[in-house]
Amino acid sequence: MNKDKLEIIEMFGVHFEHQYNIAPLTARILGILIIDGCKAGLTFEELVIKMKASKSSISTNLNLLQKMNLIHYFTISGDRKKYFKASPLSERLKNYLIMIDSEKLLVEKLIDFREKNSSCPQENINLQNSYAYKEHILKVEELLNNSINKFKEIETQNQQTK
Amino acid sequence: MNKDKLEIIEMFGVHFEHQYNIAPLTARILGILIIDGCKAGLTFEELVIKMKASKSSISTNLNLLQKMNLIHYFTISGDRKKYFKASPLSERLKNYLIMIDSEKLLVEKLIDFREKNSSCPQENINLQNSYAYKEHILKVEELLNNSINKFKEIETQNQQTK
DNA sequence: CTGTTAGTTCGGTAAATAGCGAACCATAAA
DNA sequence: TTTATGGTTCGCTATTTACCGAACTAACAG
Repeated sequence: MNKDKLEIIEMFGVHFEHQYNIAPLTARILGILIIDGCKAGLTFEELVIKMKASKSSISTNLNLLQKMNLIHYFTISGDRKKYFKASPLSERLKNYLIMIDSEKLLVEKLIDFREKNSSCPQENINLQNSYAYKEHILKVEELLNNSINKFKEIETQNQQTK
Repeated sequence: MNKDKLEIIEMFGVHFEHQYNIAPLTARILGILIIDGCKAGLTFEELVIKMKASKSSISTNLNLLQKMNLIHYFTISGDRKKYFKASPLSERLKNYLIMIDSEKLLVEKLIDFREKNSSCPQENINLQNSYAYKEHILKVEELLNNSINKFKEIETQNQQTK
């Protein structure tokens, strides 16, 4: 692998570790699948070699990434190998929606709590803030949904021109 | 502490652990400061008792949260204690901006890489996707900035009516 | 100058986690 | 029926990390 690619995989790795709370190797696998796996997909064996990791680690991590819908594989008839690719952007972005949803739930709980227990004016200010925050979250959610739909369009378009 | 409050702190905790990659105790401290610390702020001592944690853990974690600009403290003259509060929403939201920035940098690197190495049409499709993704990020960034400014307004307004 | 309050720092330990190797399973080929 | 290929599972180890206790500092109080 050339230097540029290694550097970018490392950057992706660090980023994904934090973004998704995944282990270093998991993040690097995702990274290489985004960069390298885009054309033909990478096989299990290729990943073992490129990542310099054990079969067991590759296996476990590929399964984890699949569960998170960050990657997927396809097969070629007459070939037992699995070819792994990063999931399309539209799919990967859905993970943000999950986070946003959890955040929305949280603010709602908080609003509920503050409405019940608001005794002093200071707490009332916090309630105002929470309302404003919920509005913000809803906007982010909308933006995300729009982007996801847009990406889906681009993806199906590209499917057709293949 | 009543049951409702404990439950909500726990929910905040779980959420913040993932959101910011912080330890359980760190996340719970942030949680209680958002819920309980809004009026007068909580002292070091109160946190030691409420969290049932050691002085050392509280100290380290408070310092960490301060470095992340998630909390801050104020003092009262003639009183040596520090009163801790969660930072205002506008400040806390800036952490998302940092993440977005790191993501923007990443996509730019990726675009750069793809532009240099685009050999097959498949890779060109990925380049298209990357452009679209960058646009999405810019939109999120804009939305975040708008919200932050809006929260700042609300906050200064509330400061005045105090 | 001694004691107290408020908080920090440092070294250690228990628990969590990442990644490995070896044994294993399933399918296909010889 | 044996051998090869592609991948999984399980138990282990090395590393990381979270949190603690004890000793310490800084500032004030008596």
